[in-house]
Amino acid sequence: MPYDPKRIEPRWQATWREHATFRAEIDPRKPKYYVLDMFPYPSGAGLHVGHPKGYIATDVLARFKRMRGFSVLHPMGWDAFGLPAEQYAIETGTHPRVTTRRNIETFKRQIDALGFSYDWSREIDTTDPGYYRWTQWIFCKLFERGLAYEAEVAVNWCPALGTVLANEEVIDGKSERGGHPVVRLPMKQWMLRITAYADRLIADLDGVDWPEPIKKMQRDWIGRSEGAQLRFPVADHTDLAIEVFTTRPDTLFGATYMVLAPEHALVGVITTPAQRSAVAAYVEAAARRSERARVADAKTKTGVATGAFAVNPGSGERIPIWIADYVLAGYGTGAIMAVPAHDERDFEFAGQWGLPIRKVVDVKGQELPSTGEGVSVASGFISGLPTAQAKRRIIDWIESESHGKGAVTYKLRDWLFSRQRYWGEPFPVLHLEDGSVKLVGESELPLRLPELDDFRPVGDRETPLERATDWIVTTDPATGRPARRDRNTMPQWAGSCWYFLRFVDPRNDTAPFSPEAERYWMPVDLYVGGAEHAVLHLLYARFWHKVLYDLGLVHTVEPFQKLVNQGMILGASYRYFDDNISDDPSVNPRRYSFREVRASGEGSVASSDGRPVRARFVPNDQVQHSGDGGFQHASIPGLELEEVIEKMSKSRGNVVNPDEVVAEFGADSLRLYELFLGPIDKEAPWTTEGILGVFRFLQRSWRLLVDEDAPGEPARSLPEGIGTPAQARLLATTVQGVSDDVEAMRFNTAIAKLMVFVRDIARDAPIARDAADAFVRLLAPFAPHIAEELWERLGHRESIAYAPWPAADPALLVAETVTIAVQVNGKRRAEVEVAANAGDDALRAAALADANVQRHLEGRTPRKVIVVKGRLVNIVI
RNA sequence: GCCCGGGUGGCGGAAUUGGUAGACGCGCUAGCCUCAGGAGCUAGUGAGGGAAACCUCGUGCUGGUUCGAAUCCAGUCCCGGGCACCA
Repeated sequence: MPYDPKRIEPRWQATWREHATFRAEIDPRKPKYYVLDMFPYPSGAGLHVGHPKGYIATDVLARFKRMRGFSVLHPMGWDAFGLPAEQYAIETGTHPRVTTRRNIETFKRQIDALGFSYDWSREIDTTDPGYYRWTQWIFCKLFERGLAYEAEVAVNWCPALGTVLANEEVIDGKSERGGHPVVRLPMKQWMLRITAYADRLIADLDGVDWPEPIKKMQRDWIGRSEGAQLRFPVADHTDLAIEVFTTRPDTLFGATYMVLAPEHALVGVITTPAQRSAVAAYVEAAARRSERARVADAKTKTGVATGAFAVNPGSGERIPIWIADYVLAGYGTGAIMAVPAHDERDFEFAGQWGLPIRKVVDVKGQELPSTGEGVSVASGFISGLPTAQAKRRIIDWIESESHGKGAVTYKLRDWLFSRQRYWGEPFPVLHLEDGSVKLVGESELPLRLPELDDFRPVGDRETPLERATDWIVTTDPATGRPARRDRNTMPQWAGSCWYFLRFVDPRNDTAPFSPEAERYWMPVDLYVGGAEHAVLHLLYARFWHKVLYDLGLVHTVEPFQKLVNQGMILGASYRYFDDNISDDPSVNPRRYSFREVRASGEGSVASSDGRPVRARFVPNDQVQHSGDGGFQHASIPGLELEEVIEKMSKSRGNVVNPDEVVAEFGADSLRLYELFLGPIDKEAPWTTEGILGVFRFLQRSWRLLVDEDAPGEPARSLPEGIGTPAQARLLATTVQGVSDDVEAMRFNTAIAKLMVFVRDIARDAPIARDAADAFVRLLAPFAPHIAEELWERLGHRESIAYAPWPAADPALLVAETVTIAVQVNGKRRAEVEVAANAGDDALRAAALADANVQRHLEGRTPRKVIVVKGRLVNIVI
């Protein structure tokens, strides 16, 4: 029987399911290994081949660790609250619960077909009241500790999405999802005090094994800066002072003016009558100016003088107070002392408005503006001090003179935690008539979402939950007094902030998880997911985990010991351009190939007449090779197409559905191919031809052990033992190499080594039984279905899932002879075969004896001979 | 603008971290097998020269260090990602 994945794979998947092969058990006799994928949002579109790449990698590790004797926790679940299901509900009236359930079914079916070793008995769905009960419970803990509070804050309101967004979800004034415009509005919102953990979120990064760039992004996001807070008295206003934050208090004597953000509270108070109209106009213009426009011309710094003056507490000078939008209202105190000599922005601004520039730090080799460290000059009592000392001295002075104090500020803001949506966790709180807020009792959790049949927001800036009147209006069970429920829900991040903890004990209904399970399984040993979660999800989850640590509920400060970001799988799409910008179906568009088009501003234009054009993506079945290596349209003659390799997406028509790949080549081939493509953390393009290579490898592996033409024969009859010395050595190096590669997640080279084994093992003699046994075990983590099948055919009764991983005989890893390269003046001239333990003299002799080497020496005596044992000999003449 | 990655055959990628560049795979070429094959098997495949033995060149570019550089250093050019007036 030939290799037939369609017969093998469903059979073994069913066997694993029936025997609960992958159920994770707490086993104190075994070391544990917790390997986790970032759980997906089950979208309606289903999976494409890019999604499972990380899941394949973690599955290989999970299976490998099981065979190495670890008790492995490898779970999967669904991050199922979120906007798309709600949007779909608004459009169609289908309840998000229905959509969510359907999507989960599709995802689960697709994932299951790939033969992953998940413990499905631990499946989690964040929308399950049995789960979000504990999400609400954790919120209560946050509230009790003063880490959740309501505040009237200027929020990012997105009219198109009908909700507020966290700062992190807004990019260039547009929503991260969908790119809709966002406006700033004051609203009462739930906030989480993540800033209280800022220092620990930075410090504890040192202890985790994460990619350095990700750590750096988190540190930058938190944006800690040390310096001083300083008060500058406003001249002629005895009771007013402007608070500023600076990281360079040592430059105080060089502060020649001040700048307030246009939104600063003092602007209206201190502006002189003469400047009032100019200032008012500027403030209004700044408020209207979009984020994008402000960033776009960051080069020119606009501003206007208030007419007021402040007193520099260092020099005692009167310095003018300006307003300008290059000072951000939201950072520090919304005001700065401007030191044009030592800050590029202040330097530009001063140059533009003719403000004085005073050098107070001598920085070697730098002209003004010099922002580096140096030695203070013209700065009174700190003159002559190097920057670090000058900072300390002046902070001491500031504090003793009560001008301010040493201070630390962060870029990180408190986390805006409420959304004006339906499909999320309700807040477990009651709003009482006196304006106070109290938690609902723990016994009343979960506070379930009320049923609705209309999911649209009510009016402007209101929430869909407003429609559930008899849910909103309630009484406080403790006092019987009237109360209202919160009309907001939690953001999608909430459920993913702690799901990795629920997995350790997912059916517990008296606690979020038991201390025993947490102590055994946590922390996550390996966490794999996309780099797009580098900041948000990982920062939020770490924050919650630290709060739980402070509550004594978890025993490690960090949840994820090792983090790996898998690279994307890219798809090829093919495009041309046309001038039908408005997508009008009635016009007959003029078409252009990519050669007739150039980029211009936001879009593309035809090179010939400069008219705007739009890219059109062609379905793959309409793409033909055009002989010269290019591509052309199948049904529009002469239309040249451009190949674009990019992220798979529906709109590009470049998605590859794993179902089709599995149907044609099987799950084992898909798994092997995605790993074989290259390093796990790099992106790589998918090609349909490429998968043939790994499919052939599996066929060869099959034929190595199964005689296809012998019906009824489960496997070839193999000689006992380990085979010839050469075979034994090949096995040993393969075992060693594959083991090392898997441990280091170098899956591509591990597979290459398995291919070499299959190619060479039966070259001179049939493969021996022990070698076959070992090979199938090496193959098992990568291609588990074919491995189970072969394992059974080799006569084993138990699943290969827990068969012990083979060990390499160290004696066999040392080759008897080695091939040494011989160089003359650094150029390779020969290879000689010598005994592996040959000494330097023997190597030298062997090298000099070679005919080609002698030819290049041309009778000259070597000046120097460099011998590298086991590698090469270099003869220098 | 700043900060990270990364530039190796026609393509995806290897290279024990300073020691035979191109493992493995795709594609391509030739042969075998086959009624047939987008199947299978065998061999070849960086470029140029040469019947061959071999020779020259070759890891984005320009220099440098070294017996020896894809790997280290300096400069420079591209590509991808992140941040973007954070005081």
